[in-house]
Amino acid sequence: MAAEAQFGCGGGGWRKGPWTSQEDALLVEHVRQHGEGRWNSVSKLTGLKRSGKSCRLRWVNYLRPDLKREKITPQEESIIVQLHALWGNRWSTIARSLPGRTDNEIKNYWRTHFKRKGKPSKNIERARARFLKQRREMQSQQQQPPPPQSKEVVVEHRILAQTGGNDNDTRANSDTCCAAAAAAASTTTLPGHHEAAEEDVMILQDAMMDLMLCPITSYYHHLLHHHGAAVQLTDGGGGGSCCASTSEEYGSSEEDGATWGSLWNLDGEVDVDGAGACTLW
DNA sequence: AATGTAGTCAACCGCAGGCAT
DNA sequence: CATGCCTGCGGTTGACTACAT
Repeated sequence: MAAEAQFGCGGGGWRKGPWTSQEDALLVEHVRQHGEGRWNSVSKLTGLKRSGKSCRLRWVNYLRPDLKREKITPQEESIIVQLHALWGNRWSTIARSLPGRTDNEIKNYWRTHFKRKGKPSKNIERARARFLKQRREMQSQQQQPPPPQSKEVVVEHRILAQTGGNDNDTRANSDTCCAAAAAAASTTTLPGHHEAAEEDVMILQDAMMDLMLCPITSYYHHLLHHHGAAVQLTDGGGGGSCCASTSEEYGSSEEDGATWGSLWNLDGEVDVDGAGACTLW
């Protein structure tokens, strides 16, 4: 079947479907000459039978020279998970924290790796295994006399200690505590802050006081505030808790709640009852 | 080897916000 | 102020590929 027949022009006369290398070349040349933007003029100037939207999408998601072509690394995955807990489905916002990654890429990654219904995927199992391993390492280090350790580990230990990083701690509010645990217990590598400075230790100690009341938002707020990062943390709205403790605010659904449960209730101990209580390791 | 299923990714669609007129 | 256009965003779809049965 000819591509033109399958992906022929739409109602507006625009071609749809996969881009050809010729079309790519035309678009790249156009951007080289005129820069990004004014996408609707691309078809007039280049003869491309593509809508402005289609051109923009093709450029942003595929042709941009600064795009990373390799797979998303565990470090990036970690950032995605944490930022999603913070910002919800604001893919473009998350993408800005991951140079070379597009919102579409991150969205797809999230959907395929963390948003599956039913049984967890292999990827999610791998993520769990990785996290479990990380946790065990941290716990074993915690039990040993304090060896020279990285600042990041110090940070993690403090977080774990103060967020109830033991096997018997129970907290109310499943979403909040799970998300906070996710953010706090995993290696903290915020975009642009890949190494926890000594300052961060102090900041985090400070933040942990708030964390008991408002885990994830205060934690990130302190880190980001002290580093001058531009971030908006939405207040839960007059109703009391400053945390986006409900799934709505995180842009997540019940489904997401299940995802978080499966992701972070690594011992299978989350017991979300009507009151929303959950048990963390 | 054939078939079914799951995973991945590129692309489209509809909507909303910003801006110029 | 109202309107229309442009751009960007998030959700969804569909084709292709890899893997399992």
